[in-house]
Amino acid sequence: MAEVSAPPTRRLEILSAAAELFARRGYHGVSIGDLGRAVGLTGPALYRHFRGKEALLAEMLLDISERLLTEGRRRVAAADTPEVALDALLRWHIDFALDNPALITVHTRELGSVPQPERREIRRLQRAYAEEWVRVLLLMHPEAAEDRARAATHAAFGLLNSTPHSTGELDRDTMATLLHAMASEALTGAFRS
Amino acid sequence: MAEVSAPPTRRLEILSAAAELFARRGYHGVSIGDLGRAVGLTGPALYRHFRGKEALLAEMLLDISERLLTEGRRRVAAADTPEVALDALLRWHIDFALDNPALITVHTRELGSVPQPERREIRRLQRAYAEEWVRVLLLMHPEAAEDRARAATHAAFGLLNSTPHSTGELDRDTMATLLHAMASEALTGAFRS
DNA sequence: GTCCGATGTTAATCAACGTTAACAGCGACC
DNA sequence: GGTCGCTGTTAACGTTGATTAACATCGGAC
Repeated sequence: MAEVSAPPTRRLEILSAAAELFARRGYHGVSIGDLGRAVGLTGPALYRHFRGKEALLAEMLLDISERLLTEGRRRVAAADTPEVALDALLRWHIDFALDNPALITVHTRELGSVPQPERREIRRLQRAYAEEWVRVLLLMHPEAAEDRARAATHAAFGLLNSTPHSTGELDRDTMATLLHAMASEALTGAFRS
Repeated sequence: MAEVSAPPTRRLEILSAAAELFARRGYHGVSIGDLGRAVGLTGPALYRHFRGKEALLAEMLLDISERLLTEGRRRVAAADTPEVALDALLRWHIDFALDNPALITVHTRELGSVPQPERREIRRLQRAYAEEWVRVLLLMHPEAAEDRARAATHAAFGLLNSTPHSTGELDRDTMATLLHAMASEALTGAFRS
């Protein structure tokens, strides 16, 4: 009764396992057989859930991009000042990256493996998400050039998205606080001089 | 007379083209045929220069790791204070990343595609390079935990290595200065509180 | 109780890939 | 001027991979 539509639990299970494998070995380094085996099926069974390997990747990246953008926009809209907005964006991105290291890894690496036209759509979403950051930064530094704000944003993403490569020596809260501090300072430093 | 040994220009040409392709499409996304074509040869011609595709990748990553470590160590040894050492490391890494965006990309992504035992050796070199940074940071902040210094180092790497993804809107000098400022501030902020 | 759609399986197809074999040109050195 | 090593080529081989076909099971709707 609570479930209005069919529970596509298998799809999600596959997507989750695929994210893990793609993050570890790269899209081309993982076969359909590997993906099936990871969820206790044979390779061809995946075609009951996805149109093909590329479609699976496309759906995964599309979902990530949409989640990042939607919640990012929501938080910016809810903020009263650019400073608060930036803080909210930082917390959102850090939470997402710490909760979904595999997704972040795939998201930053495998765009090139997605076929058109999904590729274009994903790029659009990624850019829109980045532009939220740029917009906030420009509100905080009205005299700054857009170019600089964009470059600073990408550098901050690089810093935040490095989490998966830090072999979890710090506990989650400490790591979140550290990343927040470092990215904050970096983004401030980007507009001094 | 100036050339003591044979000039292996073809090898370097291939390695350079391979770096570009691996960075763009990933190791598994590039075929031997692609690599040959990129330097005006057929696929099998590559076997005159490398034992195979994996050996080519291994040599590439090994070379990068060695260059980073050697010059990093040199600069740290030449510095009188940790502050000067950190500045020197930052400049070195930024120069390397801006001059060799493809190499940096492959270096951070494709370790997993290198077979043992080269993989272990590359990891060792990468770790040793990171430890140079950690050592300098701990000299600057003797009270800090090693874990934190290591995590901060990896985050800084993420920031610096993001260059290839910033679609070169800023000119090189501006970008170098921006990255230096952001990474400096980030690494300082990592040890406040 | 039957039918059917959803979800699996195994077997088959076809292309692509890494690698090796067999052969050719060519320039250096005796 | 002949030989040889270096660096190419094309053809062939064996494997793997994505995808499709043909067939099985099973649970719920009528």
